[in-house]
Amino acid sequence: MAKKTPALADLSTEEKIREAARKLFTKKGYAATRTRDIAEEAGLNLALLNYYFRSKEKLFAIIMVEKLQKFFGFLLPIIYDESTSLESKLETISAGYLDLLMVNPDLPFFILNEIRNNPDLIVNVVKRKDFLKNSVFLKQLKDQRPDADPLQFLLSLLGMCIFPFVMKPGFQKITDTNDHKFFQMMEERKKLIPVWSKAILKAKYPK
Amino acid sequence: MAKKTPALADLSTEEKIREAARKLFTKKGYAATRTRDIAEEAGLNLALLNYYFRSKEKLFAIIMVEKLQKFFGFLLPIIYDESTSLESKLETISAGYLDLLMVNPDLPFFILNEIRNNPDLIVNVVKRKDFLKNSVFLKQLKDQRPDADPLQFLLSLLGMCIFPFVMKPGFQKITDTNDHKFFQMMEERKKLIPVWSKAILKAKYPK
DNA sequence: GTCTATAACCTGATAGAC
DNA sequence: GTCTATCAGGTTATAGAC
Repeated sequence: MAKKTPALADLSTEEKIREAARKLFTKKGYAATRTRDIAEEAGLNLALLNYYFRSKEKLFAIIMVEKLQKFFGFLLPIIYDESTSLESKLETISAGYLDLLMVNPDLPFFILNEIRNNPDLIVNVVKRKDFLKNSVFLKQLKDQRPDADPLQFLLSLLGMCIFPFVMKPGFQKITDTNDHKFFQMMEERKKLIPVWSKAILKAKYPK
Repeated sequence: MAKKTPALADLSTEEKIREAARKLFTKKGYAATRTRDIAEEAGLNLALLNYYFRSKEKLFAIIMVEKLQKFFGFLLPIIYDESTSLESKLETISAGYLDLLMVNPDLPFFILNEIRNNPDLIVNVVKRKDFLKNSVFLKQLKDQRPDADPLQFLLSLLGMCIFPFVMKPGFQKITDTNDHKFFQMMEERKKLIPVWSKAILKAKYPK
C-alpha cells in the first residue's frame, strides 16, 4: 500500500510544518502564503514555525531546494546517459516528466514563478552551469540534425510536457475538463509526445 | 516613429500610474506588488493611486482585463474564421502569438498566474464559455484527424508558442542566452512552429 | 516542545494642508 | 490635483509561561 500523503498525525511536528509549507507555497507562491496559514494547515501554533525554522524565508528556501531538485534532478542522469539512444531519451524524458507532474501538478508553476523572482536559484541546484550544453543529450541532437538548433527542439519538447500543467486551471475552465479527464489526457500524452517529438525532429528545417 | 513606451513625463498622472502598475503587476504578480512600489515607479505619491483608482484591487482588475483581452482577444477572430484553411491558421496563430509575446514577454506568466488564483476571470473576458469547443479551428482539426484528440494537439501548439516565454528567465540562465539572442530564437520560431505543428498533425496517432 | 500574548514591522488607505 | 502625515489592520517574529 503506497503512502503518498501520510496521515498528518503520524508526522513529527517539524515534518508537519514542512508538509503544510510544501502544499501552500507550491499552490500560492511565497508572497501570497501567510505563515498563519501554514501553521493552521499543519494543525499547529504559529510560534512553532519560527521555533523550528527561524523565519518564513528560511522555511521557504528549504522547500524551494527540495522542489528544484525534484524538477531538475531526474533529468540529469537521463541527459548524461551515454548508453541510451536519442529516441530512447525522448521517451524517458517525456514519460518521466509526465509521471512526475501528474503527482505534482503545481510543481512547474511554482518553480518557474520563483525562478523568475530569483534566477540565481537554479545555479545552486544545477551546480555545474554548463550542465545542459555539455550533455550527451544535446550532443546526440546535434549529431542527428547538424542543421538545426537543438535548443529550439528542447523548448518544444519541454513545452509539450510541461505547458499543460502550467496552464492546467485555465485549460480546465475553458474546456470544461475535470481532474479525472485531465489526468487521463496526460496519460495519453505519454504515448503522444515521443511520437510527436520524433516527428518534429525529422521535419524539414526551414531556411 | 513608433512610440512603444512613451516618455513618462508626457503622460497624464492617471496614465503614469496605469503604466507603472502594468509593469509591476505583470512582473511580480498581484500579491508581491506593493502600492508603494507602483507609486515610486510612476514617480508619484502613494496617495494619488487611491485618488485615481480607489484601491489596489480595483487598479489591478483594470490591468487584468486589459491583459486578458490582449492574450485571448487576437485568438478569437482567427479560430472563428471560416475563410482560412487549418494550415493557414497554424501560421497565423504561431506568428501572431510570437509577435505579441516578443513585445510582452511577461504576459503569459502573468495571465497564467492570476487565472490560477481566480479561474473565473477567464469567463468574464471570453464571454461565451464554449468559445473554443464551437470554434471553426477545432472543427477543422477534427475533420483533418478524426482519429485524434484536437485538444492534445492544441496543448502542444500553445506549448510550443507560449512555453518559451513562461520559462524565459530560467532558460536564459541555464543556456546563458541574452535577450538579443533569445528574441532572435523566437523570431526563428515563427518559421519553425508552423512546420512542426504540421508535422505532428500528420504523425501517426498512437493507439 | 508547545502554547498565549504581544512586540515590531509593513501595507493599503485616508485626512487634511496646499 | 498633489502632497505629507498618519491611521487601521494585518503579518512576521519573539518573549515568556507551562
